[in-house]
Amino acid sequence: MPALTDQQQAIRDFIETEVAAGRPCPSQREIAEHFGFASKTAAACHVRALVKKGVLAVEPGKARSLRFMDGTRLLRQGVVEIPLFGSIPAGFGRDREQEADECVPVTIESIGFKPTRNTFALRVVGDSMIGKHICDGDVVILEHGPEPRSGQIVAALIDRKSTLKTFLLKNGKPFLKAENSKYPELIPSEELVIQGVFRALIRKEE
Amino acid sequence: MPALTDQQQAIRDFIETEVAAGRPCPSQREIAEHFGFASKTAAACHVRALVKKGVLAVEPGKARSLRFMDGTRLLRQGVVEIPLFGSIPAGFGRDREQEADECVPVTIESIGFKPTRNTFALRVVGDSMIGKHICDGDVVILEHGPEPRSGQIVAALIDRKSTLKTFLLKNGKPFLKAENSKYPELIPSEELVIQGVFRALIRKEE
DNA sequence: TGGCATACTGTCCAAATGGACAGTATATCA
DNA sequence: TGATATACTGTCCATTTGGACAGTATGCCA
Repeated sequence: MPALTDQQQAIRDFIETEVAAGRPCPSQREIAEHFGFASKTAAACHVRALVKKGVLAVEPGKARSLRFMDGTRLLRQGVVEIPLFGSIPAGFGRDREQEADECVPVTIESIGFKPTRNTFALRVVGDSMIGKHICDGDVVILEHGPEPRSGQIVAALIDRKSTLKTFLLKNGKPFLKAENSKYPELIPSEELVIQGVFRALIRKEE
Repeated sequence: MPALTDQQQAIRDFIETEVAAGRPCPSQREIAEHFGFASKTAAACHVRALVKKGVLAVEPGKARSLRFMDGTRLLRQGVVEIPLFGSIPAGFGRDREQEADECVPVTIESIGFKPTRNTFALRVVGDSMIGKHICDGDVVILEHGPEPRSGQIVAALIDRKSTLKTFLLKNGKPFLKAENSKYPELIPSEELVIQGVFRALIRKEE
């Protein structure tokens, strides 16, 4: 990657500062105005050079669509906070916002999907899900709402405690296969509240 | 602050997701298109309602200038890019930068420690580490360099393939306990190259 | 000497964009 | 019953914006 000239660096820094300050990405004319250019083409030319050098990316025709390609800067984007529960409360519903004691910030790319309002995280307590290779202390990320497919892992509410189970369709009827020996192998899913479908897992050592 | 309607919440979430994913703030027409509105005024109307309710701020006349008043959502920090290898190359050393085909962006908080230059990620292939509840397709994050403590999981190079093993101190001598039945239970660690110490794991469903 | 990148000014234009207005329809609330 | 908020369709328009083109000038390198 070729080195940037002083002017290109200055323009790069200006864009970064604006974005970091929470303001919208500057337009070509705003850049020109900030640097005192009489022509916005000067700004456009520098931006083009930055794109050519792999510093910026742009979506052609879209206003204010500059993005940084630079590793760390680019990755500042794409972080989403997912509410984390120690255990899913019994009255799980719309008002769970208040019950989230903390949040897990994750990058969209690392978990492989875009979290929605229905996405939540659960801290695993105990080894009851060890059959699914999910250990004590793991953080699982689940999505509330979608109908699980057969074979998927779901979080279900049993005895006011949420446990991970495998969702199965047997003869067209939905069952939950327990991963914990304390419970029967197959449970008709109608008796249980399915909290969410397993999407991702994060394990920290120590 | 008045409560948001479902539709307003959906539009708020859409804007948040787009911005969080690093894409430019959607225009009114892009919002309308995403929700299938025939008229962009519908989107504009909802945005106006969100501004009125204090959720969003807008700079009049500026394209893609929506901002969240919320604050917490805009906190993007602590993202680090970790080089990801399909398999650790034999000549693992300083020059591994070039060999990283891709990177995993993670937040420091989600993996529980601050990655250094010696931190790397490894995509698990096969079930050879299932004994450690690490599955095919998982991404493990390791740190190169530090002397492992007894009982910690390490990545070791065997037959030009890296495998996870448990590091043990037996009578003061270091051994690696295999988690793969194809290898002897205990291997003197001097014979092997320890690539790194297990730090964290990320699993994606599907 | 020519070619090339940088660093601008100045102009024109089509597309993108936000804003305003005119309607329609359905709720809720007083 | 009327006022208000929601939830749209549809249209017109001024402004914003990016893109392309024509020039000028400087410095660097081969």
